[in-house]
Amino acid sequence: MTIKDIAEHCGVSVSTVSRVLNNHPDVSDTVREKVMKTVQELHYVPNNSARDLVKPQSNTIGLVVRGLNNPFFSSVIRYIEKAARESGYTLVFQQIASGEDEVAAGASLVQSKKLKGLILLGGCFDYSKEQIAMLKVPFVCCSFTNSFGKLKDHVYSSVSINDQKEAYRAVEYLIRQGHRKIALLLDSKHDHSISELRFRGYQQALADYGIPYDEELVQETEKFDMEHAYEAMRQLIWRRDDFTAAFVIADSMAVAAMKALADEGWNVPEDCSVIAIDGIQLSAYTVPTLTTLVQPADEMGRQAVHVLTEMVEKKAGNCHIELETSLRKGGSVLKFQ
Amino acid sequence: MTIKDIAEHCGVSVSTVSRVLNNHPDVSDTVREKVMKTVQELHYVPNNSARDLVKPQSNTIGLVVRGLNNPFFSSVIRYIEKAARESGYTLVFQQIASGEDEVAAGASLVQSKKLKGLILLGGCFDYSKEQIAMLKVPFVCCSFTNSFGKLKDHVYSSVSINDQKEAYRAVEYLIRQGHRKIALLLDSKHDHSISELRFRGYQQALADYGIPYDEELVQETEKFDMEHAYEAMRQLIWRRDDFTAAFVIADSMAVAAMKALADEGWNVPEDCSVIAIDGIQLSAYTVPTLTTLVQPADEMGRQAVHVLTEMVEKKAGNCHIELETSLRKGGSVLKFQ
DNA sequence: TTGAAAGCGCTAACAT
DNA sequence: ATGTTAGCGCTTTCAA
Repeated sequence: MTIKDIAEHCGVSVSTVSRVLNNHPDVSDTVREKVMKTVQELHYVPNNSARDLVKPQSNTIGLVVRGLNNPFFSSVIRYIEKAARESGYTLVFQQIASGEDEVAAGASLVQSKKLKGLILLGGCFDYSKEQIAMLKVPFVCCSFTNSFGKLKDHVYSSVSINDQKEAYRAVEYLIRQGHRKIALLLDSKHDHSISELRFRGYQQALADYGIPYDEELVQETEKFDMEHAYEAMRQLIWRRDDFTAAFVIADSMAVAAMKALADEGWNVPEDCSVIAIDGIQLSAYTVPTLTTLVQPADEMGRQAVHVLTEMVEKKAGNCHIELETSLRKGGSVLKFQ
Repeated sequence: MTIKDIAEHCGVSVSTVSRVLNNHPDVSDTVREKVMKTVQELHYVPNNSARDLVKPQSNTIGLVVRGLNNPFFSSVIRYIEKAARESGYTLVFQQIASGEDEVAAGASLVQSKKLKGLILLGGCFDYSKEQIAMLKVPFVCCSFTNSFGKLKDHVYSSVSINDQKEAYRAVEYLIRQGHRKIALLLDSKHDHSISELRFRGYQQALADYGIPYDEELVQETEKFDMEHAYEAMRQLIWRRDDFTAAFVIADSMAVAAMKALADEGWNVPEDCSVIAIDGIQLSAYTVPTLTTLVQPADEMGRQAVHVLTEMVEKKAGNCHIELETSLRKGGSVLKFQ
C-alpha cells in the first residue's frame, strides 16, 4: 500500500496525493476529499523511511536518559513522550549507563535516525564546545544546565530548576524551623553535577545564617541509589547523633534515609527532620509524608519539548528556562525547640 | 557523509562498501580493512531511513505502554530498552491512555515506522482475531496474556506471571499466618484485566481454605492509582474494622493503603498485615517494609525482547513464558494469634 | 571478488 | 490545479 496505489485508485498523480497528505494548499477540494477518503478506506499509512529519506530531516526527536533509576525521571519521561506525541513528533529513546558519554550516544542517534533534535535528561554539566559540535541538531538539557562547562548560553538550551537556589531554600526552611545541626546526604560533593550544586546551596544557606560548616555532617553516598543512600545514612548515624535535621538531595534517597533512621531507632521527625527535593508521588505516601520541594515534572517535560520544537521549526533560538519548585509540606519536618 | 563518500575515499564502489557494512563474506580482507578504517575516520554512520526504505523492514521494534503511572512498569521498560539495544534493535516507544486501543496504536506505529515487532506492556486481555490481524508483525504481550479473549495460544506470544496463581499464593501466605478476615484492594473485579485475575486467585484461596467469601471486604479503587488506593482503603476502614490482613494487588497501591491505615490510626502490621504483588524498589524502604511477591522485572523485560527477536528472526515461533515471583518478606505481615 | 545499475516510497522542482 | 520526473542513500541482483 503506497502512495501510488492511492493515486491510481483516485485517478490522480502521486504528487497530488502527496500534496494532500502534506496539507499543501493548491489542491482542489474535490480531489482532496476523494484522496482523503481513499486513504481512510485503504488504511494507508505513509512510509516514514521514504519520507525521511527525501526530507532533509525526519519528524523524530531523541531522548537520551542518564540515570533511569531515578524515579523522578520516570515521570519526566512520561511528560516528554506525551508532549512530543501531541506535537506530532515521534520519540526514540535511549538510556545510558552513568559511565557513558551521552553526547556521543546522542550524536550517533541523531545521525543514524536523522533526528531533528535531542533532549538530554540528566546529563553532565561540563560539555565542551567540541562535544557540542558533534551534535549538529538543536538540543535541550532537561533537568540540568551546563553549570560547570564553558558553554555560552546561546549555544544550547536548558529547562531545569536552579539547583543551588532550591537547595538553599530547603536548608533555609530547616533553619527557620529552628534547626542548626543540619546533616546533608548527597551523591558526591564534587561530581560536577546536581549533587555539587545542591551542596553549594547547602553551604551558602549555612553561611548566610551564621551556622558553621561541619564537614562531618555531610555524607556522600557515592552512587545515586536507594541502597547506597540507606547505607550512607546509617554510617552518618554511627558517626554522629547530634543533628536534628537532614537535607537529602533527592526524594528517593530521602525515603531510603528515613528508613535507615527508623531502623536505627530514630523517629522522624521527632529525632530528625528530613527534607528533600523532587516530589515523586511515592514520597507523599511514606509514613511520615516526606516534606519536599516539588519539581514540576509535567512542566519540565512539556517545556523541554516545546523549547526543542521551537528551535527545530526555527521559530525561536536557544533559551534557558528556570522552573521553580513548590514546597510540599509533609510530616517529616518538625520545629526544633 | 554517505556511502558514496566512503566509496570514493577508498577507490571502490558503493556496493563494496555496502557489503563491508553488512558483513557480507565475499570481500577481500584488504578492502574490508580499508573501508572499515575510512568509516571510522570519517565518522560515517549509515542513514537508517535509506536502509529501511530498501529493506523490507527496519531494525526497530516498538513498545506500546498502557498505564505508565505504574512504577513497576518503569523498571520493566528500562530492561526492555536495555535488552533491545543490546540485541541491536532500536526502540520506539509510545504510551497510551487507559481508554485508548493499544492494538490500533501499535498497528499504525508498525506501518509508519516499519517495525519488525511490537511489545505491548500492560494491555487488554481480550483481543480478537480481527484486531490481531491488523498488527501484521510478531508481538509479545508483556506482563499479561490474552486470558479473556479467544485467541489461540499459537497466534501470539506472552511473557508474564500467572496472576491468578500468584494472587493465590499471596492470600495463602496470609492464611498460613493465621489470618481469616482478609481484605482485598483491587482496581476492579470485572475489568478483564490483571485485577480480575488476581481477584479470582483471592477467591480461590479463600475457598480452598474454607474461608467464606465476604463481599464487603473487597474494595475496588476504580482507578489504578495511589490516590484512589488511599481513598479506597479509608472507605474500607470506615465500613469494616474487623479484618486483620489485606492483600493489595500492586505495590504502589499497597504503599498508599498502608499510609491510609496509618493515618486512620491503624498500625501495620499489628492491626493489619499487608501483602502485595510487584516488588518495586521503593516498597522495600517503607516503614514497615512491604511484604510482597516480587515480579522479576529484569527477566520479564529481557524475555519479552528475546521472544520477540527470536520470532522476528524466524528462529522460533510464538511462545508463552510464565515467570514466577519470589516472596520478599518485609515487616508488613504478622502472624495472627 | 568487485562494479554497474535498478529501485525501495516519497517529495519537490519544474512543466503544463 | 495537476502531472512528470529526478533524486534522497542504500541494498541487491546481475554481469564481469
